[in-house]
Amino acid sequence: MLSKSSKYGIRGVLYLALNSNENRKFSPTTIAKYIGVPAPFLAKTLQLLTKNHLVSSSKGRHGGFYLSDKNKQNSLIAIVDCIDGLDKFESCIIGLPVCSNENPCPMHDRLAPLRRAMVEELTNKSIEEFTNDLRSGKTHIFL
Amino acid sequence: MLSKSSKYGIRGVLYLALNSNENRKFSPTTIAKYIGVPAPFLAKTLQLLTKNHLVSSSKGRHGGFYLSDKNKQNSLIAIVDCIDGLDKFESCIIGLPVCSNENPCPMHDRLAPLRRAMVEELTNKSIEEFTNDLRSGKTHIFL
DNA sequence: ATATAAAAAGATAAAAATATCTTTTTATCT
DNA sequence: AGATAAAAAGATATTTTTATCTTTTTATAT
Repeated sequence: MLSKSSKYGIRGVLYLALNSNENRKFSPTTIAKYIGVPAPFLAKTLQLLTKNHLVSSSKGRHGGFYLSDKNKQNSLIAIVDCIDGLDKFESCIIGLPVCSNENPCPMHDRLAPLRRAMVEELTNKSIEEFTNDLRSGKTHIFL
Repeated sequence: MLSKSSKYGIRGVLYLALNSNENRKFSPTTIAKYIGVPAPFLAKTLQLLTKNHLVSSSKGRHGGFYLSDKNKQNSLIAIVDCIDGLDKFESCIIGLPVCSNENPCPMHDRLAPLRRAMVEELTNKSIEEFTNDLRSGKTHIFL
């Protein structure tokens, strides 16, 4: 449904949302150890997110990845869009080049609204907001 | 969202649902031409579906692929399950090994119901039933 | 200034998905 | 029986995704 790259990316970003700030930065190795994903692959993904201003980083000694307050206001859909693109949520489920409300494929009318709803769920909540339930233990990213 | 294999498979099956029966069979080449997908790849997929009794075929002269009346009573979810498996709809959206109602990831509560609904939409309607809208022109698989 | 520790960039490798081609098997027509 | 036309099976090729490793750049502490 999502690529591994997106999955790792979201988990990494949520880890940083929970633990990092301008003066608490983390190496990909550390993050990877905590969230249980391959470190060099996560590093690549974090670099991509950094290049697109969804994650912050500083080089050199005491450098590392972190989320700025501004980064934390983004939604998770921005992460998915940056890594996978949104095509998988927006293009025809059976791959027809033409599929719209006017010219629907057989599943369009029933599935398009559900897919739109999924995108909305990832759009309407900031990364920051997702951390509330994580801090209270209602949800988790570690198990 | 679905693999190309599943997309082609569904399109091929719907084509057969519309046009084939025990004495009207089609070669992968013919089907592929109509639905606009690579013929040898479609052939592989149809062979897999045939092996799992979701599509029928006969070898030799005047052979080809077709859907029996029984095949037409299956749901599209059976096609997807056979080709891709249902994991992508059932496992954690961010790939956590543990993610359930009791131990949810941050998106679980909002996304799991939507994914379940998608599976239901593909479950509650037979392939046969999908052909009604296709015949009346309300939906299409050709554009 | 120099050493150091970190991200960034680049190169390479392995695995999976997609795509094509060739050979074998099989049913049926003549 | 032999020729034919089709699926089935197998082999190969290409592309994309996933994963790792190496080199370069850069900020900072000493």
